[in-house]
Amino acid sequence: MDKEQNQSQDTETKILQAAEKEFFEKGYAGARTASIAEAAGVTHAMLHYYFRTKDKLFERIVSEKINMLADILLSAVGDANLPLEERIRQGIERHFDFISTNRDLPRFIVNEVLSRPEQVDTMKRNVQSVVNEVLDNLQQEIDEYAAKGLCRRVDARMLLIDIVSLNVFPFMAAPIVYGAIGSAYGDYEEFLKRRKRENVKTILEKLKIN
Amino acid sequence: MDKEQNQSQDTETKILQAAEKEFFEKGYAGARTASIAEAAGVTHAMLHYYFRTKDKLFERIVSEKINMLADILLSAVGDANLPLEERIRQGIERHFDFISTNRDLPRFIVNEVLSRPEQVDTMKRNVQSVVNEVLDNLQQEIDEYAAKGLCRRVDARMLLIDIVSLNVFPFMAAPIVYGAIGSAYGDYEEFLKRRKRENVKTILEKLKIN
DNA sequence: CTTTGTATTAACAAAATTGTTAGTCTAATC
DNA sequence: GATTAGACTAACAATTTTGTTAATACAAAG
Repeated sequence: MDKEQNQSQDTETKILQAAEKEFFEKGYAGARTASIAEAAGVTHAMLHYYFRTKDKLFERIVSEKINMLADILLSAVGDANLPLEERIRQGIERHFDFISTNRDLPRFIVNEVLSRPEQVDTMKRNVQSVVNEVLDNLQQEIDEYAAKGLCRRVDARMLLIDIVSLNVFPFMAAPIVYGAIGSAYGDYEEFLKRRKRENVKTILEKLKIN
Repeated sequence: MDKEQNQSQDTETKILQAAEKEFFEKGYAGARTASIAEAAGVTHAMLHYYFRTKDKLFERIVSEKINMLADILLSAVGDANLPLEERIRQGIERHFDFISTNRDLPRFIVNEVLSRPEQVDTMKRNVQSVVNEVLDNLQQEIDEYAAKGLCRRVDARMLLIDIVSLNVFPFMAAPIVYGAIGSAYGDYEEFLKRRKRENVKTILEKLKIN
């Protein structure tokens, strides 16, 4: 019983892994169920046996990824006891590192999720409450610091968009950003370290009082 | 003769326009030649008559768009007589406005061009010399200003990546960035005005001496 | 040992999609 | 007026791709 369970578990996850790779690389329309099955090392019919349709298989991948996004947002919030500057630094770095270990995720989300209105709604539902909580919290803390003259009173929402833009875009456009500009800083990993530092600096600069 | 020329001109451009829309919305794999023809109001066979294959039609669109990118970079360089700060402000705003009037272009480039190594090479060839010229020029000017104590000595390459990231990302992720955060600032156009100001401020802040 | 349920396969069906072709229409040219 | 060339159409061919199904293997349960 265990063995066959493991077998079936195995082919199911093998299909899921192959599907994720294929969908990430080629998008929904470009992905072929036959390629996925081949990459997973199983018969083409097995894919339909386990997931019924290409669509359902895709949904499965998408919902998993959407959940990851809410998680990272929360985990980037960090320790409330740290001083504001340190907390923001930590948030930026955690967000950067998350994307760095999920380099194809942003492109996938932007291409395959944001072009489907229903998925956008799902995502908003999953993300909005977390975002608002994080933002309200952050804005309050900024205001307190600003009241004491410790930082500028910046807009938390704009700050969040700045952070995400700076962190995410270079990964999405990596072939050209690194290929045409970034390679001057050494290999890709070296370039990423530079960018991470740069992004922290850019954001904290906005908070500093002249 | 003129009339029939115009007729054929007309159907050719009608196909091109419909193709651009379809490719931008659905990507190469998701686009259907039949849909393109229908949207253009011509027979499906006409598409093959004028462009032979889906692939050639796609190439035509891509190369046109790649050329636009080099153009905008150059046009954003601006007037060399302006003071540095003003020149950078103008560059950021022009770049922002360009994307604002070509809102689906970044997603198209990232999805459909950057995932094709040959296209990336083409793009690099078209863009790299312009980029390097712009960057060398900018770096030199920054260094001169910095030598006089008028600004900080920042890295021009990093600055360019910052600008492009800040300007482009919110458009690519518009449904979620505006939907979950930006709508607090009013309608979409109002939000964009805010973002444009914010981006200029963020970048100029990096240059200012404390 | 038979039954039952699940995993698996090979072959097939159905639909969608790209591309072709033979022939028509029309306007200019001889 | 006949001819020619390009624009155009309808029908069809070829291929690709998704999804189904009938049959098989095999382990567990009765």
